[in-house]
Amino acid sequence: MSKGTVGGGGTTMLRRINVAAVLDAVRRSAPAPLRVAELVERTGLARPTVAQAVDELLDAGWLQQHGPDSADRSLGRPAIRVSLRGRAAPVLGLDVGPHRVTVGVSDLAGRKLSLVRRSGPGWTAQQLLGVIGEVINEALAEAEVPAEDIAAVVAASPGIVDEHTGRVQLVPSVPGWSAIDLIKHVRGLLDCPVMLDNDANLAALAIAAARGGTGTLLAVQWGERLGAGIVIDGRLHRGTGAAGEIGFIATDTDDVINPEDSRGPLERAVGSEAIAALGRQAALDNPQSRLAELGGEQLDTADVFAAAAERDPVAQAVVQQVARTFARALAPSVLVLDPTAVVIGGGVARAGAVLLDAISDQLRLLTLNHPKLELSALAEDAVVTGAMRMALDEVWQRKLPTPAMTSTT
Amino acid sequence: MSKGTVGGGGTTMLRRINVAAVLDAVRRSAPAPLRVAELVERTGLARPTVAQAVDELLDAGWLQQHGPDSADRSLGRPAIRVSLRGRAAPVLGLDVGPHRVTVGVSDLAGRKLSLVRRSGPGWTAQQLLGVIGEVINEALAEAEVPAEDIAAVVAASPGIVDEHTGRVQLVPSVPGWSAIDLIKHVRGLLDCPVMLDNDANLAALAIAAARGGTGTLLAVQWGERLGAGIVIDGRLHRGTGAAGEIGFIATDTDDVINPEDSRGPLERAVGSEAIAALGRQAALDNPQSRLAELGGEQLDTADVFAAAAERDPVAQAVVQQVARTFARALAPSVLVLDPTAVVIGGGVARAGAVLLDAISDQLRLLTLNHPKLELSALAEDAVVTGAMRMALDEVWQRKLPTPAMTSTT
DNA sequence: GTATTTACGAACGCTCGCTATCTATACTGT
DNA sequence: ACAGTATAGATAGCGAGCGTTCGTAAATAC
Repeated sequence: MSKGTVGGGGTTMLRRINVAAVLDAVRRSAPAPLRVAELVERTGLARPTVAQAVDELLDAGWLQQHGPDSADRSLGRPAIRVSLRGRAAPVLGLDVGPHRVTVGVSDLAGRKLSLVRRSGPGWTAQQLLGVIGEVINEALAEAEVPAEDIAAVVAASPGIVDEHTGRVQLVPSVPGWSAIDLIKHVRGLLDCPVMLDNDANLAALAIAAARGGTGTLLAVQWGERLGAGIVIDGRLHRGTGAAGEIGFIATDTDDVINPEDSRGPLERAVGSEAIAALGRQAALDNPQSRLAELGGEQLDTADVFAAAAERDPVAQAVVQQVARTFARALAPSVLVLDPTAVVIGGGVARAGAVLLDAISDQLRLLTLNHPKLELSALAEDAVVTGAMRMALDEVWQRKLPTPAMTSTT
Repeated sequence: MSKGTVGGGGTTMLRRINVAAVLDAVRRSAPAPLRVAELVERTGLARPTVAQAVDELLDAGWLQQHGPDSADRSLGRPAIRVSLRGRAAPVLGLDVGPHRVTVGVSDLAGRKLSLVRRSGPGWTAQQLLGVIGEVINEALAEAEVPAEDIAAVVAASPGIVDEHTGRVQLVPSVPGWSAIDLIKHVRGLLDCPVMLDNDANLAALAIAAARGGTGTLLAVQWGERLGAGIVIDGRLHRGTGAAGEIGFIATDTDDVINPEDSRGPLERAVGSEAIAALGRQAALDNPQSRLAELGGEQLDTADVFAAAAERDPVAQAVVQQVARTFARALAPSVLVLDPTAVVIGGGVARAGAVLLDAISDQLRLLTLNHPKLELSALAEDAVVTGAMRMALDEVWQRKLPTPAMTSTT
């Protein structure tokens, strides 16, 4: 009892392993309640062992007991059933942008307990911290979760995030903004681990979780800026910290990157502003087109895709060009990563099938294995959802003691 | 004892875990022998537990006992020391090409026991199988390892390999060649698991192992063909099976891939044959250049780099163009993967610093985090070494029972 | 030659999980 | 309505493994 070194131990560690196995089995079948007999089958443990573990977990509050299933009209004594008690360790996800703060609270099973969003016309850094505090409290109240119960927090920040220090390079457009202050501030409000990650990464995590399990996912966030997250078999790929920065891919044979610029070549070529600009130019050149009618003076990105959907050839040409540029930029990465799927999210994703089909056609010409190309179903909630997901992973990784041996050095 | 389901168990599984912990500790410190006291410290287990585990491992042949260290003149009774007995489960690596067969035998600790290479001027598929058998026997004899001791075999094949079935798409240039026959043949010779993988993947694995531990590695094999392997924290990234096919990256804005072609655009642009062709053309255009002198009629890839190293401007221009094309093709993947290092191997890697510096300069213009750019130190042995490495990983993964819970679904 | 230091070896007690048995509960059939 | 049966939960005994403690062996220092 004195040493307590991690890695190997006596019988008490055995017990921990078995309790964890039981808890894991329950988690996997969530939210469906499980009978003890099923747990015995799934864990391969003996019944008394499982029973003891269940008792322990009930006492600790990780499981909750259900009455017998009234729908189950089988023979014999009705079994008591247990399921995850989500409130045992709820987590909080945070998505902070210059004009919008979103906070979500999720229970252990991944059920969303509350989601609060507040928009405002550009806060200062100081105001933003205040707003964040308010929105967190609102979300906690709505979820009926006391602040001290929160087991982990993950915050999303644009820019490149250093995974451990939480320092941010390429700070976004809030003057005086510092992610370190954010972490400190949140840690002051909630006494639990607080982590920070790139928003594109978190969105990718959410999408990967929604698609389920294994495989390689390349999740593109396409708005004014362009970023991507890579999820391989459920784990985020970070590289040295700046993985997925597709916005900086060169599009022209003479392009050169300037790290000081806040935007990269691909963003300047096919970011939402660039698409709108291309549309405006095309409308000017073709005043009689449907595109010009639709958009008028204040022609928007959405107008371009709307006109293209109505088969306006002028708009279609713009979409074609955008799709071509995007596909040519992404194709090398698709060849190298060979992902199971490429999912597009963010504002531009609202374009729908018009854009997706055009990209798909182009990508088919440039790759060997053609990954599934999809639109993100999560829309604007992707980032918060991913933040909650990562917080959940953190909690589970701490609670389920992965016994020893990890690296394959 | 009847169930035997994986995942959780009683005290016998505890023993297995602890024995594995001890074995793992010994492995990590290989080839240095360890005293029992050190094992106690490293595993956190009690001395009797460790002693028992060591006895068991000695009996099973996984460890060998050393006499007391004669150099160690410390007080007290001299400690018994144990180390990995590599011959307990030697593995075999196989690199099969149309003109060359290489076989390596390695012991458990990763020590190379033998390496036999045989070249020939194009065998038929049938002859090749015979040659493989001979070379395997030679390598086994040289390593003094009986065939039945081999615990795992990994074979390298060019082309895209389906990880599980062992079927190969994009078969290389041996008529009638089938990797399935190869597997069957080897399984007939050696009664153990036989696996197959892409040669670029295996080379990447070897290079990653040589560089040590964690991080993301992009290992390019650059010869007549171009391929790459990706290793993330010691594990190979395969995607859906065709990851790393950089040879098919488009170089021209109008390039289109034809999956039927055996070569992709980048290979046609900067493969070793293409480099030689560029050199010949440049020599024709500049008959007085050093390049033309060096190469003559049969100008070779090596001549181009040699002339460039001697600062011949004509050759330097060719190298510059090659480097530029390569860097532009690779830059998007570097941005997306953000690897710790990019290592170049294969025939073209012999070009040395001339090419490396040119690529480095170009890549610096096109990426945010600039990964280390290096030449592979393993030269032609990379693929066999990687094959042995993978076989070793297989053996260890089977022997060290990773207790339960894996996926983070 | 004795004291000291270090390591090996054996006996005891504790915890834990597995097998086997017994009790509890609800549905079914006569 | 009552016995039978099938399923689930609770309890006791057994075996295995680990950790602690003590005794013993082998080398060096004085």
